[in-house]
Amino acid sequence: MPELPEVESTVRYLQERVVDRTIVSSAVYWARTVATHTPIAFSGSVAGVTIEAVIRRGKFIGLKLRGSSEQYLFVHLRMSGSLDVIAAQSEIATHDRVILELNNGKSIRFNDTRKFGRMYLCDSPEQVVGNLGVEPLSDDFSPELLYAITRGKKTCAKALLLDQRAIAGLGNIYVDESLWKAKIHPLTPVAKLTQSQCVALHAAITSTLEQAIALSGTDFGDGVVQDGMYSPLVYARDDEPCNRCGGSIRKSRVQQRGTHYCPQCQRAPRKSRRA
DNA sequence: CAAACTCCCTGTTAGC
DNA sequence: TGCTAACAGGGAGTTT
Repeated sequence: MPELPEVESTVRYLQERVVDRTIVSSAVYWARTVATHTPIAFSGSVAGVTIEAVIRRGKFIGLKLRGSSEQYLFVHLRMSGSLDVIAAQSEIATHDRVILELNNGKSIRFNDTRKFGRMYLCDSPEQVVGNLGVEPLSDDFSPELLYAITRGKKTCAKALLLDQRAIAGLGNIYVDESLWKAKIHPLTPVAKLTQSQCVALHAAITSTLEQAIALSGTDFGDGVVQDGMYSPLVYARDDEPCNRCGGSIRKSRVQQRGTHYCPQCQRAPRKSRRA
């Protein structure tokens, strides 16, 4: 499940391999993967364009393209997507959805088992990433900003951190990890978070992401391990002892998402419902 | 308007 | 053991 750290790793991987390369042809094997175009229109539009740069915004990977005009090809890996650069003559893999052939004998393979991943070809970045919130690893993201974001909202901590319009790039795993580090219960109403809690949460988010990036992503035991592996402290560790207090980690559902936390370290808000 | 729910997908796992 | 049903989940779209 790629989140910001895994996406960042992919961006760095691509930067070393596809910048200044030209797309000579493409093939779309699952039409819905390309959200903005029909397969034919897409293939016609990307043929002949050169990849000027690879950027990341939240969990989106952006290829800046230069052809007859400037365009962007954004890729969202969602649950199971991955991008690899391999020899153009390599066989098509089982779950390859889109292949972009480059002018150096290589090709970009967008492989996506669950078909949730998407590509968006557009004229300006705003069309795809315009509604995203602050980049959590940018200088703009501060404890003060986090505190400000929490004011006047009626959602709980977990829901806010999952909301890409608030902070861009966190997913279910790193949200659970960050809340545990900050000792904040997932159901805590964000309007009740104190300034000091926001300081702790800010530090938890940035340190968790930086740590995971340094390790090139997270190992989920699904065989899709990258270079290193970040070992979750609470995620998918229900019924295991908490690394901090020894309490038993609990799994519940918040926002329809599996949610892992330590009931001892992360005290429940007073009038909480089931957790 | 903001919050909550539905749906898209397939590999894996729980349960009978 | 073999089968089916439940589960996992990001975000677009829809409903409340």
